[in-house]
Amino acid sequence: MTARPPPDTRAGPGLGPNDRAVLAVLADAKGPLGAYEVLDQVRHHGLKAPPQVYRALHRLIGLGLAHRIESLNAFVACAHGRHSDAVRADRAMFVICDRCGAAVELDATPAAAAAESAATAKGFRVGRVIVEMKGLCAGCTAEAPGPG
Amino acid sequence: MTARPPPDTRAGPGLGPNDRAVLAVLADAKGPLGAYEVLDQVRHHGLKAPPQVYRALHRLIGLGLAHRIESLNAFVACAHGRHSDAVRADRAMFVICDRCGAAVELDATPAAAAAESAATAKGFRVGRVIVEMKGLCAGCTAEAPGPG
DNA sequence: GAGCTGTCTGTTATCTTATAACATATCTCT
DNA sequence: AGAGATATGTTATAAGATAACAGACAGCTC
Ligand SMILES: [Zn+2]
Ligand SMILES: [Zn+2]
Ligand SMILES: [Zn+2]
Ligand SMILES: [Zn+2]
Repeated sequence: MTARPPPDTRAGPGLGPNDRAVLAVLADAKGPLGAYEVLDQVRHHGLKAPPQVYRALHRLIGLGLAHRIESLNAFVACAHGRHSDAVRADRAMFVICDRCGAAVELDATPAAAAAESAATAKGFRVGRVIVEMKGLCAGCTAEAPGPG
Repeated sequence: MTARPPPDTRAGPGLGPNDRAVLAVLADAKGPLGAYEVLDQVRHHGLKAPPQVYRALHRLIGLGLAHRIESLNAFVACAHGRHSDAVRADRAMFVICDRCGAAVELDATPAAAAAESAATAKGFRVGRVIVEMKGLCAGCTAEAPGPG
């Protein structure tokens, strides 16, 4: 236990090489990636097996550097670089385009507050709030058929 | 193999026997069930393979009789029996107890409206809105350690 | 009745997603 | 060096979901 004197040879804050390889892949990606897609992209870094990727993903998520999109079973780098206490990781929400697959991270605080108030009225103590929307992004809305 | 339940006892509108067997299992369950847990419960109805269960689940969800909980990869019967245009199935939200597994269905309309307004401000056209909360139910909050 | 069509169903095989379990390496402090 | 913690590598398997094809059945046309 004690403290965590950070080894100064590390570029990231307590991130191991696997973590940084996975984060780099997510940050480069144009959209959410499945864990096995990440794995394909980090093979040239020496990673070979799913647990290595999942462990890195879990750490990154815990640090507020990446997010899991539940409705896609996929992962993205945080759009803000990282989350802090001020910008809570568990108050991020995503809008996902069904057509091009783009995922945009937005602040869920107002929606989460509304959801949380309904939940606390039922006696629940709320931890993580998941808000995800499926639809069409601006670009795809212009190209796709629609009402009107 | 040979025993076929006679279809004249149909209660549901356009539901096949598989659909009703799956729905009955979900309705009886005390919490969300994975598709393979459902399968175990409907084997005595003659269902044997995953596609039969998944097909029934997809139909039930399409009819507003059941919901998928994305963060659990699990399914529940709709708490209202069914959804209509007035009570939209894509505006249901769930609160899930991390300790006892209970899932409570609530109306997501206020939260969804807040989320949707943030999305439309970015040019998105929103379809389905997913809101799920993880935390502790009233009963488990009383038993679990907490701040204060 | 024969033939077509569409829906629902049964069955096999396979694919995708995720973790358990165990072994090995590294680092830190004593 | 030795003990304890953290990070990694590796194998195997669990859990979730679908593709693809085959058979059954109702409704319709001729
Ligand atoms: Zn973020
Ligand atoms: Zn798009
Ligand atoms: Zn419902
Ligand atoms: Zn509980």
